[in-house]
Amino acid sequence: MTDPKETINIENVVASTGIGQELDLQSVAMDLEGADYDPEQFPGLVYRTQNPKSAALIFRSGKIVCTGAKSTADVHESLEIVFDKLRELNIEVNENPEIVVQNIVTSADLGRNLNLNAIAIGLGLENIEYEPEQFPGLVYRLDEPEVVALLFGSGKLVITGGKKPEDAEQAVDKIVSRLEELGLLE
Amino acid sequence: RLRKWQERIRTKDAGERNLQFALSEIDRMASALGVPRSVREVASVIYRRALSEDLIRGRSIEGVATSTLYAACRQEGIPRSLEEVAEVSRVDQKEIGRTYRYISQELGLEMRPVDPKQYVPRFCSDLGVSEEVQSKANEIIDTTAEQGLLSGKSPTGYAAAAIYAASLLCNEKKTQREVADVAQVTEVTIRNRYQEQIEALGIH
DNA sequence: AGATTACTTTTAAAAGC
DNA sequence: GCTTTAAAAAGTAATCT
Repeated sequence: MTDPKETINIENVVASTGIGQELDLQSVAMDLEGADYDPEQFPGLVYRTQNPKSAALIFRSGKIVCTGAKSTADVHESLEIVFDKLRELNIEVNENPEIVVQNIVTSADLGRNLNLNAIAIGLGLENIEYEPEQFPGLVYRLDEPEVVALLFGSGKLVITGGKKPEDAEQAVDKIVSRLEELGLLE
Repeated sequence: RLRKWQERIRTKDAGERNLQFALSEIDRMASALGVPRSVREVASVIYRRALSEDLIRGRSIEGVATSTLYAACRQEGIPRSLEEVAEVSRVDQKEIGRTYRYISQELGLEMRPVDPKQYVPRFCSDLGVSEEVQSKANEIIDTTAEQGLLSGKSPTGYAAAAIYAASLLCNEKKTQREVADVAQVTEVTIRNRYQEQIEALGIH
C-alpha cells in the first residue's frame, strides 16, 4: 500500500547554538516579556516563541537550546526571533551563530497492526525492550542509523535520537524490511 | 603491607555484609509476597550474578534486590506486578522498574513478556471462583491474544478483564470492583479490555 | 459512565548540584 | 544521577461532573 516512509512526520526538533556573549539572566528576565526564570529550579531562562512555536532555554554562558519546532527551518526561524529579541535589549549577538540540530523526533505509520509479543521474540530479546506493564511501546534500538524506535500495537511508531530527517527514513526502511523478512508484517 | 591486608579484609567483610543484607531482604520480601522458596533461590542467583558483574555500583542494594526478586517471579512463571513488589519494598515502583530493565539487559536475562494467563490462578483463587471460570478465562486470553488484542496492554488488566468476562459467562458473576481489587487495576481498565475481548469473541 | 488532565517511555542539549 | 523544555505514540489512572 502506501510507503510507510511517506507517513513520516517531524514532531519535534532540538537544536543548540550560542550568541558568543555572556548574559545577565536576571536582567534579561526583567526586560524580556514572557520569560520564565527560576535559577533555584533550573539554571536556564525559558523563552517561548509563538510563530513558529518553540521554547528556547537561554543560559548564562550565552548558549541556547531550542526545542519544540516542527522542522529544521522552524528552528532557524525561532532562533532568529530569539536573537532579535536579545538585540532589542542591546545585547550583542553574533551575525550568524552556528545552529546544530541535536535530535529529531518523528512519527510514522506502518499501516498495519503489530503483534508486539511476536516482534519482541522475533527480533531477539537481547536488543529489544518490551514491558507492557510499564509502557505500551516496544523499544527498538538501531545501530545504523543510531536511533531509537518505539513500536506500538497500532502500527504507529516514533523514531527519536536522529540528527537529520534522513535518519528516520532509513530507520523506517530497516524496520519494515526486518519485520517483513521475519514475516511479522501484514 | 599490613594496612593493605586490613583494607582487603574490611572491604571483603563489607561486601559480605552487603550480600547478607541483600539476601535477607530478598527473603523478607519473598515471604511478604508469599512466593515459594525456589523463587528466592532464583533471585539470589541473579543477585550474585549482578554483584559479580559489578552492576550494583551506583545503585541501592535494596533496589537491585527487589528487581531480582521481580525478575525471579517472572522466570518462575508466577509473576508479581511491579506495584505488588513495590508494596513490600522500600524502593518506589519507578526505580524498581528501571533497575529491573538495567539488570535484565546487562545480564542478558532475555525475559519474555508476561503472559496474562500466569496471573489467572492467583487472581481466581483470591476471588474464590470455580475451576470452570479459571479455564474459561484462560481460553478467552488465548483466543483474543491470537487476534492481536494483547499488544501494548498490561498483563494484569488483560487477565482481570478475562476473569470478569469468564465469571459472567459461567454464571458466577464477580463485580468489576471485586476483580479490580485483586488485580490492582481500575474498573475503567477492566471495562475497556472486557469490551474489546467480548467483541473479538463475537459475544454480542 | 464520560470527559479531562496527567503521568508512563525515548531522545538531545544546556549549567549546576 | 537530578533539575527544565517539547513532541509523538497508547495505556493506565485520578479527579470531576
